[in-house]
Parts: sequence; C-alpha cells; structure tokens
Amino acid sequence: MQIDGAQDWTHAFPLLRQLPNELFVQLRDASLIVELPEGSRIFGPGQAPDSFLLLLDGTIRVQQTSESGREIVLYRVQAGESCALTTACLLGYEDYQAEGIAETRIRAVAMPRALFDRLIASSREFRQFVFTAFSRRVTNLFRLIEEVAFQRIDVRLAQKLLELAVSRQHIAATHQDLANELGSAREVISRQLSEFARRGWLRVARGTVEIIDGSALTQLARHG
Amino acid sequence: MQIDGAQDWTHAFPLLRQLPNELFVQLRDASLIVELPEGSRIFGPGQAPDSFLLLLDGTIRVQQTSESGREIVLYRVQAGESCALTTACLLGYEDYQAEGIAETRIRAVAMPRALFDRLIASSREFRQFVFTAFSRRVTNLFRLIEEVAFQRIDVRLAQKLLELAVSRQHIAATHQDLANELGSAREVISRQLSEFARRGWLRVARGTVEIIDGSALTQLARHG
DNA sequence: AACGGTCTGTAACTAAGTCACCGAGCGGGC
DNA sequence: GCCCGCTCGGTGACTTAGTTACAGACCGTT
Repeated sequence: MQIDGAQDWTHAFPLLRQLPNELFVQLRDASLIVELPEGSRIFGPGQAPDSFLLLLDGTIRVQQTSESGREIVLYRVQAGESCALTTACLLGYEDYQAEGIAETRIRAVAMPRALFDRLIASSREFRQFVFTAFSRRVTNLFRLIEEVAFQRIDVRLAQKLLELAVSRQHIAATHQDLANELGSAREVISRQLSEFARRGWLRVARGTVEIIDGSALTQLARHG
Repeated sequence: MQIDGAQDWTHAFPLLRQLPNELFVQLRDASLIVELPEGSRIFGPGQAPDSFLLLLDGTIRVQQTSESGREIVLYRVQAGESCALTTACLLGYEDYQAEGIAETRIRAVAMPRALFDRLIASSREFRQFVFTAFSRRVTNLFRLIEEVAFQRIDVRLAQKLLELAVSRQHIAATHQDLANELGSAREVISRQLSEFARRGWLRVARGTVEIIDGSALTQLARHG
C-alpha cells in the first residue's frame, strides 16, 4: 500500500507501514498533522497534550526546571521517534511534569487517544514500537541518573561537547546553555571550559565553542 | 468469578479481576507463582527476567551501582504493584541495567511474555494497569533526577528519614545504607546525622536512627 | 558614539564528596 | 570471660562543585 503526495508522512515510520491495511487507513485518516514554530511549549505545566505524538521533523527537548531556576535536559525526541514516554505519562497519571520545548520548527502526527488505544490493542507491531521507545527512554533516564549522581562534571561536559559537536568543530551554545544541558551552574561550566582551553583542547568565544583536540576530550569523556 | 484456596492470588490485584472470564482463566492457569528468599537478585547484570512480574508479597529494591561502588536506589516495587518498567525495559531493549534485589522474602506471579502480550492486546483494563504503573514510575524517576541534581543533601536526607520512619520513630539502617539510598557518601551522611543530632532532632546509635523531632525534619524536608 | 541587554570572568565563600586513618562496638570461637 | 576480626562510625585535610555578588566585555540598535 502506498500513499502519495502531501499526505504521505508514513515513510518516516517504517514500522507503521507493517500495520494491517485496515488499521493503516484508520491511522492515516484519523491522525492530524500539526506544525509548531521553534520555541513552542508542547507540553508542561499548563499545556498537557491530548494526543500521542509521532515526530516527523525537528526535535523536541524535554527538560526540567528547579525552583531556583536551574535546568536539566532529560532527553530529546528526534524525527522518526515518538514522544511515547512523556505523552503516556502525562495522559495516564497527572501529577508532576517535565516540559517539552520545540527546539526547531516541528511537524508531527497527532494521534487521538482513542486511536492510540485501538492500535495498541490490535497491532503487535505497534506495541513493539511503543514499548521499544519506552524502554529506550527509560534506559537513558537510568543512565542520566547515574551520571548526575556519580560522574564528575568535567567528564560530563566533555561528553556533552562531543555529543553536540558530531563531526563539526563548532558548537553554538552559551555557557548557560551548556549548564542547562547538564543541570549544572554557568560559573562551573565557564571554569571547566577555561581549563579545557588552557590545555589547548578547545577555543571559546562568545556563544561558541570550537573543539581543537577532540581525542583529548574523548579520552576524558571515557572517564580518563 | 471466584477462585478458592491456595491458587487465589488475584485478590492482590483487584484490577485484574475485571478481566473477561476467558482471559482471567488463562492468566490464572498460565502464570506461575515464584518465591524468592530475601536478598535474591531478581534481575540485573547476568540475570534478566524472562517474564513479567506481579508482586504479591514483599518489596523489591531497584538500584544502580557506579563503577566506584557508590549506589543509589531508583525505586521500590511493593506488593500489589508490577515490575512493569524494568521488566519491560529489560525485555525490550537490552543494553544497560539496573539491579533488582528482594528486600524481603518475596512471592510473585510470573507471567510468561506471550501471555503478557496477549493481555495487553485483549484487555483495556490490563493496558490501563500497565500504563498507569509505567507512568507512575517515570514520574518518580523525573522527580529523582530533579532531586539528585538540585536538592541539598540535608533536605534529601530529612525526606528519606521521614519516608523510612512512617509513624515509627526507629529506623534500622547504617549510615552506609542511607548513603546508598540517596546516592551519596557515608561520611557525608554521618556528618549530616551528627548535625541533626546536635540540634536535637534525632539520636543515632550503631545501626539505628531514632527520630525525636519529626516536625523539625518535616520542615527541612519541605525545603525549609 | 552611546546604550541596554546578553554573555563571560573572577573572587570569596559554602556544600558535597574523597581519602586516609583510627577507634569503638559487636559477635563468635576458645 | 577474653581475644580476634569485622563492621560501623568519627575525624581531619583536601578536592570538587555550586553559590553569591560583582565587574567588565561584547554586540546590535539607535
């Protein structure tokens, strides 16, 4: 089965194409494509989602803010992934909330709750899809807890810089941005960056970090 | 529908009694009751579960250990709850692991994976049960991350002491135990306890903490 | 060129974690 | 009882992380 033109968003979710024909049609027809500008708050205090989201384009940053204003990024949802975890949580058990922010302009399929339930009920493939996404997220949350609790900040910063660099050398982020990623404080990050710069591993300029010696960072990141 | 005698474990899970008769019978017949002594490792490096657990009696402690040997308790599974999160994770996406330890002698229903899948597929009630458990756990993980990242250790210790006390005054735990609960270090906990004792909030003896002024602890616990 | 906002640097301080060591308490074996 | 060994807790010196309170640099706008 093929769907053509503007309607065909299903290429982004190969797994869903394995659905039985009937369900596939339901999914295509009952789902809504939503677009949101960069910076939108997708969910969080005051803005609970009423549907299950499949992200087509863009990235969603899920983060938490403390009373004192410090932030930490919990995870990101990329194109081709579902917002399973947070969505299901917010749908299922209202109580406490993380915040989902569109990091870029995003396009997503919003699946009504009833359809989500029907799909879970009727498709082994869809269940697999959802549970795999869940478990990957939870795995990462476990890792995050371990890192926040036990890992040194210089190691975590090195990891994060490498993660943000991905083959580029320039990272566009303020020290505050990096602190928010790690749940640390700006001054702490500034000091660490100065130290890295002193060792010749990188250069800092207003709003950017340029990686010079990636392998040194990699070594530190692996608990060097 | 009623089941009598030794077989009837379903009273612990009222929700499951709402299942359609046919499924209920399947569940009862295909599930196995397992018993494990205190201290057993239920899952973790080297011991993955092959079934979904519903806990009838006892508590399971889910924790993580760092390279350096420091530990942190992620959550506990109590009687009447499912091990949904970790189980599903370990089943779904093998990679990283927390460790599940029987804190007491435990009795649980082990549901084969195939049955779990069948129940998810066929029962709205069961889906609700599983997803609610999931979302509650994830909510708590989010809270844990926030606390580890942003909360002062004295506040966290006060919270933990109150949680462990639950209307009793005596807590049987070594300083190391308390440190493991919070993902902190023994010396840090010892110092905090000394300080609490100095203020007359509690008394410490080898292996126990006796709470004297619960309200002072409560006040601190609420970020006093 | 002046201005206001954002971003970064710095110093002094507190909190948390680490390291190394010691001694107290406790239980078992004799 | 007494000794031995182990667990548990206390302590001081030190490092790392986070906080507070600034000051100054940078940048786009007017």
